[in-house]
Amino acid sequence: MKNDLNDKQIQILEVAEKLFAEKGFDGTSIRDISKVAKINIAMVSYYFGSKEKLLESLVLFKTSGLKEQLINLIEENLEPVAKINKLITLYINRINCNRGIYRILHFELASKKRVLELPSFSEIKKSNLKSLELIIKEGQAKGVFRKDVIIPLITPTILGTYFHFQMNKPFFEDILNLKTEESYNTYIRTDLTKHIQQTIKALLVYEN
Amino acid sequence: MKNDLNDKQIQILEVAEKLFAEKGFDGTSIRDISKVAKINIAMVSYYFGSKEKLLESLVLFKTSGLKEQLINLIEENLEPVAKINKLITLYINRINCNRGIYRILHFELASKKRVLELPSFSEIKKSNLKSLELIIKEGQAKGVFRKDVIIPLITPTILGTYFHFQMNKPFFEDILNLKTEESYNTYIRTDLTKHIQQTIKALLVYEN
Amino acid sequence: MKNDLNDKQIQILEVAEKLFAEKGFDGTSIRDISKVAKINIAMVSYYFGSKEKLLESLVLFKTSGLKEQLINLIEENLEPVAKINKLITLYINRINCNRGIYRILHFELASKKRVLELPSFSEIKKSNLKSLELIIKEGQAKGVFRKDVIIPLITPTILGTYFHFQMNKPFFEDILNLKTEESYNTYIRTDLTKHIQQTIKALLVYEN
Amino acid sequence: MKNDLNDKQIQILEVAEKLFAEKGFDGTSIRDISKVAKINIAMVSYYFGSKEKLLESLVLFKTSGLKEQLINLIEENLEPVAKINKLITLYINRINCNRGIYRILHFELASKKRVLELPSFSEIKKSNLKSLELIIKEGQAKGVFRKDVIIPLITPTILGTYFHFQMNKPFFEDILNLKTEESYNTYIRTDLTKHIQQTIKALLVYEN
DNA sequence: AATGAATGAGTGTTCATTCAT
DNA sequence: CATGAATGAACACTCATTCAT
Repeated sequence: MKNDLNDKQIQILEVAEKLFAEKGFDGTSIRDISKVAKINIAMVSYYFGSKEKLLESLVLFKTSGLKEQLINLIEENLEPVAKINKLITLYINRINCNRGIYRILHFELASKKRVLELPSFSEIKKSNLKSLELIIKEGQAKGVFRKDVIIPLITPTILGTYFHFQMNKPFFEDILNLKTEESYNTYIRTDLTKHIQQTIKALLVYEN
Repeated sequence: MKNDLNDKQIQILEVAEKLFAEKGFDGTSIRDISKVAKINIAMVSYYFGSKEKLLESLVLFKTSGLKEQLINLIEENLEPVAKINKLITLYINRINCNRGIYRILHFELASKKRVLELPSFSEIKKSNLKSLELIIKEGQAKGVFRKDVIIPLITPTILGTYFHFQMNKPFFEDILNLKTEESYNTYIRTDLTKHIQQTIKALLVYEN
Repeated sequence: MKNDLNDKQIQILEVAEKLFAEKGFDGTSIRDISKVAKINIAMVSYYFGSKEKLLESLVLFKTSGLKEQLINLIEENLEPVAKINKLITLYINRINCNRGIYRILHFELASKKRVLELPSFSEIKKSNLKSLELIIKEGQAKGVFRKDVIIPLITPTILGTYFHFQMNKPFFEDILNLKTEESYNTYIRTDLTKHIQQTIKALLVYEN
Repeated sequence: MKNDLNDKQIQILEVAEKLFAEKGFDGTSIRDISKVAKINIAMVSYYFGSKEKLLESLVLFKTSGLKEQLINLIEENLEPVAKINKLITLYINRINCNRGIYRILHFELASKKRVLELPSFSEIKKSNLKSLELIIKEGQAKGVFRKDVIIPLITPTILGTYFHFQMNKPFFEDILNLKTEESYNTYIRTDLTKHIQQTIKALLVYEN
């Protein structure tokens, strides 16, 4: 699959992301996609080869660029806590903007059944972990962060908190009285992000 | 749906849980279930009405009992931190034992598409939140916990961390060198649980 | 696939034989079959598993019984030439009655592409060849038949002549002025059969 | 359809012949052809109008020239049996070299479904039959051949024997222990041809 | 003259569900 | 009460062909 996608391909990918996010991969038929995208059913197979290949293209299309952002962040001259906070903001923002694909990425692709030809996907995760490690070790070197933290478990806490919130959207809309889509998104960008930052800071800084 | 299920119904539910967890709700056909459970295809519709109703029954069947455990915990005479730690252990254990159903509960059911007739499900969550609130407020009253924490966001951090770890099982097996199913589960019960406890404690206790 | 087929299954097989014979295997869709047989499209897959398996069932269904007829023939007390003539008559009759399936058997199945799970099919051929061999060797022992004939090439001459005639039906209807279906079939039973008998007799008896 | 085909058209025809012979007409898609011939999918429709018209062109392309060979043969000064033998050799060689197209010609085109615009095809057959008739009548006039033979049934015996052998290639490779492609083809050129010649000679010469 | 893009119709198959027994 | 038989709808995908360029 070439990287340069035409308008219709991008349109299909956008629709696919939306529907996959809403109804899951298996729950979305290419008929659904073609109907919403107002294209011929055959187009999906024609452009992407198959439904699975469409998913692969979608993942590649949406996940490019994060690595560069992380590398830029690492090289910034910031205090450790500020850097971690910025990393969290970056993560949440990025994922929240592409929530569809990230939902698929973390739940559809994680299942045993799906064996996508995405060796790169695991690489992305490892690369992200590496970036996080660099930042934390920098903070540890500066004496700001505790040294006995298990770094690979930081990401689950950051992303897990976000995803759990997102997956239980109706519940939290109810509980937190977030009546509009806007107020819900604002809550994520402000309060939820702050909560995660606070949590991670506490975990990294607080001595038991 | 009656609460008293016969052996065959339970057998179906067990198989359904396993397969739903492995392949998702849409990815599992009732043929798959009937084949593994060695029962007639029509049995599922016969006993549960439909595939969706089967899922509902499964959820109800597997989620009963948690509330009682929580109430018992609240009434125990423990230090706030110990109580929270015990709550986390209880959560993780319980969910880890029923990971199949919880995976469905949190990801399948969360989608817009699925509109299960499960008002009780939201009730369960609210009740759980109430229990957590009681414990935390008790700790705040005792001057142990900070007062500016957003309680509804604690659960996402606890459960989200766990789920994110679980959903990326192959990745963490690789990263943490957990080669056997046993070592993986042990890691959850020890290190991951400890990480979550540490995180929540830090969040609740550490003053910014 | 069980040998005891119900009425609808037999009906499907009859229709399938007709259509496969007319339009070939690939040229016939299961929709065609279901339409002509006035059954639901899903029935074919339901009863036979797949289109290919339907073909297998068809072959097995239609080719049973020939072996017994051959064995009976061998044991009859007839002059060698009479026995060969009877064998030819039996072959032609049998194949002419099941021309549909035999056409498929000899042309569809012969292609490289089709790899049916029909080890039995090759066995049938070998068994038939064995029977022919017995009859010819009997004639050779009685000093009636030449001894330098290549027995495996007899069947191609018998069946090949019939099939070539049958495959070029429109041509021979034109050439031989066979205007009705009946006169065409009569020609096969009389003149064509006699031609083949005469040919084989000449081949087996005439000394170069 | 013009008779003067360019290189690309010939290339397409060659590939089409190969694939049609291997997988049948319906079993071969123009995608297959375009892929193997390394040309654009649209080329087939562009050059030949349609898949069916491609088949027509293929037939015309490959069957030209036989008539001339036959006329030359008739005018040769040979003994009747030698002439028939040479005719058989010529037939077998020619068909064996173009087995792909002849297979299609005799089996695909013979079906009711296919209504090719090939009046010429029937003409070719009639012309060939005429040539055969001339040779046989010459032999009868010389008192070498029997007079009660049905001439139109000679061709089915010659070609039918060959085709039946060819269509059951795997069976005869097994039975006759012909392990290589070369030994198989040699067998056709020598033993099978001799068998057919012997058969026809016996039929034409032997008095009942 | 040649082709990449696109399409509607059709492919075999599987789906969850119903129903007569 | 339980189930084998049956079904219409939907599934992902491939087909031969068309058409603007």
